[in-house]
Formats: sequence, C-alpha cells, structure tokens
Amino acid sequence: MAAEDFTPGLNFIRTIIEADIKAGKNGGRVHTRFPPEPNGYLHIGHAKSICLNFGLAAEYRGLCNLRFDDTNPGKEDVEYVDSIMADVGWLGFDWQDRLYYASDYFEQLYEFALHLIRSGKAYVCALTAGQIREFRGTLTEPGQNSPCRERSTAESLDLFQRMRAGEFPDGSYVLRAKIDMASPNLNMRDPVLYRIRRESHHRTGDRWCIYPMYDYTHPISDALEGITHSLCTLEFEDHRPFYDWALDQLPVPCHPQQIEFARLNLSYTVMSKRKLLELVDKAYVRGWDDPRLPTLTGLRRRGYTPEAIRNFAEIVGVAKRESMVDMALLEHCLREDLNKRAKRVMAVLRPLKVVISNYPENQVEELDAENNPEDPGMGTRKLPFSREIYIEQDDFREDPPKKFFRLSPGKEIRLKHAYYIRCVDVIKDTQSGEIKELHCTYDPESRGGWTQDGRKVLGTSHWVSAAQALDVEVRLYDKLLSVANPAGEKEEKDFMEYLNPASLEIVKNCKVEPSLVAAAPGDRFQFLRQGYFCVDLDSTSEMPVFNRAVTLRDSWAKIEKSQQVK
RNA sequence: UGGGGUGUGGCCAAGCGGUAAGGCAUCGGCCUUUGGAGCCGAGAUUCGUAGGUUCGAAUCCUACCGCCCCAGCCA
Repeated sequence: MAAEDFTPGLNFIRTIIEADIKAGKNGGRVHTRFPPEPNGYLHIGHAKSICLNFGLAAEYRGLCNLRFDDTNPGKEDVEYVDSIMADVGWLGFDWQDRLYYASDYFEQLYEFALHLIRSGKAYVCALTAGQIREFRGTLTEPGQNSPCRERSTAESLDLFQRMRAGEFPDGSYVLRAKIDMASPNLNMRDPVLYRIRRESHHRTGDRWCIYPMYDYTHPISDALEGITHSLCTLEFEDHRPFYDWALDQLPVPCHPQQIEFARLNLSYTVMSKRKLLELVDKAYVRGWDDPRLPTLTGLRRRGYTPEAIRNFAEIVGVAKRESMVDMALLEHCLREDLNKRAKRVMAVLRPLKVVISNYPENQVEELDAENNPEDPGMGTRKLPFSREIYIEQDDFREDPPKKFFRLSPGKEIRLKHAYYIRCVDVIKDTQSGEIKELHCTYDPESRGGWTQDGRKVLGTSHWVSAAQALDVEVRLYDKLLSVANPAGEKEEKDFMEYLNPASLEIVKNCKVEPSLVAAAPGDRFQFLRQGYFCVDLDSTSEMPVFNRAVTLRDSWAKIEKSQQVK
C-alpha cells in the first residue's frame, strides 16, 4: 500500500473533532499544539504526537502551535529546544510564526495566580514538602486540610508577592489551589501551583525565583493560544478535572478540551527519557543520534525518511488502549517508501574474489544497469565489468544445501546486469583450507544477463568489478534490545540486561560499485538484495561509511532457518 | 481494598443493535535479470468471562476477572 493512497480511517479523536465542527463549537475552528518539555531529545513516540497534532490541524484546515513547556528550569536546556525544532521541521511540519514558550506567559500566569488568591481559590502554604505529602492522605484515605488553608486573602496575596520578590528561601512556601482535600482524585487535593526555586531559566534567566507547575501552566497556555483540542497522553486523564477547574476559575479567552490518547510503545527498543538518557550517559550508544536509538535524530542518521515515519504514525492509529507496536511495522514503512525512491546499487559486504578465466585480461567493458525497476524514470548507469570481480561470500557454497539457488561448484548463476558464470574451480589456502577465490567461466552470449536459448539459471548475484571497486565501511544495525518487551519477561530485570550485544556490527573493506564516489551524507541507496543503506555523518572521501537502515525481506534466510529447525 | 482508564486473531486497529474492515507479521501459490518488489489466497463460528434484554448484541444492561495510571514543590 502506497502512502498516498492510504485513506485515514476515523479514530476517536477525529470523531470528536468532527462532532465539534458539526456542532459549531469553537466556530468550527481546529487549533492544536505540540507541547514538548525541552529536557530531552524527541523520539518516535513524540513523532506520533507531532503527526497527530499537526496532521489533524492540516486535515481540518486549522493550525498547530509549537510550544515549549519550560516551567522546570533545572531540567531544561536550549540544546533541547534547538534539537526539538530541528526534528519537528525535519518531520515536515511548519509552525510558521507560532513558536511559543510557556515561559513567555510567566507574567500572565502570575496575574492569574493573584486572581485565584483574591477569589479565595488559592492560598500560600508553609508546609514542607514532606508535610504536604503526609497531609495529602492516601489512595484510600482522604487528606487533611493544611493549617494555612484558612489564611486570609490579604495575607496570601502579600506572601505570594514576596515569594516572587525573593524574600523567602527555596521550598519555604508554595502557592496551592484550594479545592478539596477529600477528593478521591489526588490531583484535586489542593495541588501546588507555584514553588520557589532559585534556578536560572534558559530563557528568563534570573528574572524569576518562583515557577509555575505544569498542571497550572498548561490549561492557561492552551487557553491563551486559543487551542481548541488539547491532546495529551493517558496519564493526564486524572489531571483533566484540574485542567477544567483552573479554566473555570479564571477569566481566560476560551476553554480548550483536553483529550487523552495512548502513547506509542515499540517492541525491541526503549522510549522513556530516563532510559534513553542512561544509554547515552553511560556511552552504551554513541550519542542521541546513534542509529540504534528510536530518537528522531537517530532514525534520521540511520536512514529513515520523514515520509516513512509520518506514514507509520498514521498507520498505527490512535486509541486509548495501551499497546506495543511491532518494530516490523516501522521497518515495513521505511521499505515501502525507499522501494519507490532509492537508487539500486551493488555492494559486496564480505568479498569473495572471482576470476573469470575465459574473460580477456585487461579488458573492461561498460554495462548498463537500471537505477530502479520500480521507476524507469530514474534512468540507468554504467557498470564496469572485468576479469576479476567480487561476489558475496554468502553467495557461494561448496556444499550447497537444498534450495540453494546460488553459486556452487559446477553450477551456473547470473551476475546481475552482466553475464552468466559457471564455477569451475575452488581455490583454497593450502594451510587453512579457507576458500581464497573462485575460478569461473562466463558465457559471452549472456551479456546483459540473459541468453537467446532462454535457459534458466539458479539465481542472480550482485557483484563488483575488483579494479574499479571502492573500499567502504558498512555499519550493520540490528535491534537495540534482544527481547521485544523487557517488562513482559518472566523475571523482571533492568532493561540494560536486555541490550542486544549484536546491535552494531562494523564491516570494513566492503566493495562497492564506483558510481558511489559521489555519495554524500544522508544519501540513501538500496544495496541490491541486501537492504537500504544511508551514507553516515562520519563518512569521508577517504573512507565512505554506510549505515544499514533496514534489510530487505530475505526469504532465503527463512528457508535456511526452517531447514535448521528440521 | 479510593479514583480514573482499558479489554476485538501473534501485533496494531475499525466497528457505536443487523449478523467481525484494514495494516503488520505468519503460512500457501503465482510471478520475477534483486530468493527484492508485485500479485492471488488462507486463517477470529467469534469480540476478557458469565448471565440478561432483543427476532437479532462485539455493540444495550448486570456481575465478575485481567491489565494500565494516580499519593513530585516532574512533565
């Protein structure tokens, strides 16, 4: 199924939006926002949210804002805001002039807090963090009112203003909403709205020593921006009553609707910021852009396209049940995209030299090769062919198993775009017995890869002419984890125990066809019969480096595997 | 054991009272100058379980069971 003819189905969010439009709610407007906290790199899970928010807005001729939820200066940094903007842009979305920061609303947020205090809906509390926890009660028992709860409006007002003025030490006071300490929803038990923290903020510097909490900031930010549908993940479902409460108390321009959906989980990888950070910090991977990570910068380096990721985001759907999507689906989306667009090229990862004994020495001829059978418009290229070539070691078996269609003694195969060759001799190292090279003969009548007599050959191999080949390094990536879902394992171990030791294999001295000299970082190719590869950032003209983004489906591997099982 | 969610084939996911879409994966077959791609076909007598309502239920009602989230001055 091609991306463009995929018809998006209805999901529960689209259903809500369409009902709202039909009812004339918000004047039929759709305005969403993607609100990351700049405290880490974006990953494929965020991509789902980005595609949802920007996608829905585009679909309903609405708008989507990019807003940084930067209310916790201790954890946030410009490094992250820069990477987030780069990633959202790379994915193909445009927030135009609607780049916002919650920190831009600090002054208004403060004014609204004053409003809350004046209307008796908030008070300054002197309880310590530990006391607040104790007074909060438990899941089954109601909490107790803070002794500060009945503090006068004037006193709270004075205290709060002095909190802002920096008269009190960190942690000494807090501003709390006055709701209901007996609520079965703990989020309604007088939640903290503001805390004192002398930390420098990446945007506001030292202008503030009090910072608003997420629960308080988010609904107001949404309302100030005229958001109609505020999409977030399931764990915020319990916070919705407070979201609505806050907006009901304040003179805000509108009351957005919070809608929760299940976050994306992907098999064989990790998605939490904490785990990703641990992998990076402990140097189990090379950085946030390590191609093994599900970060957008990692996927990009690996060779993923924005189109593949967007299609994936659409295809996984959106619902309220927690789920774990198979990594195979993401890989499928990449293959589907690159199959249509990637130029085919020949590369031999583990070379085995083949001497074609009846081919004239010193002769080099140019053969035509199509660049993409899926798209003739991509044209053809010239491929040098000569007496000495390399084929893949895996494409030869001295003692071939059943159904092995490749080269073996006495057998004939086709060299893609070139000639039929037949193996006549196997040259081994006299000491080790290791196969050094193959002697073959070719059929001059088979130029281009077919013969007049129409005889069948076993299989078709890729190859590279030895003299013209380029030496390159290839990095073969595999799953980050060795199990699909660590949490589903019998005994629960730390996810680090499940890291796949073979997630990266570096293969040096690979031989690729000369047309690849001009390949630049980020360029993607299909290495015939092997997979899709992307030129890595580390690549130089002296040593080109290719990352394997995803393998091609390999039916021989399946056959071989099933043979081993028997 | 308080509250909020959620249970449809191996994995996602439509369905919203009229007799189980679609995708991935899997397994067959066709085709093939990539064992790629493509094409065709197969698989839930059944929708967590048990009852009930109805001519008719995955869809409505009741009970039970499973799983997830909440006791940060994180988001």
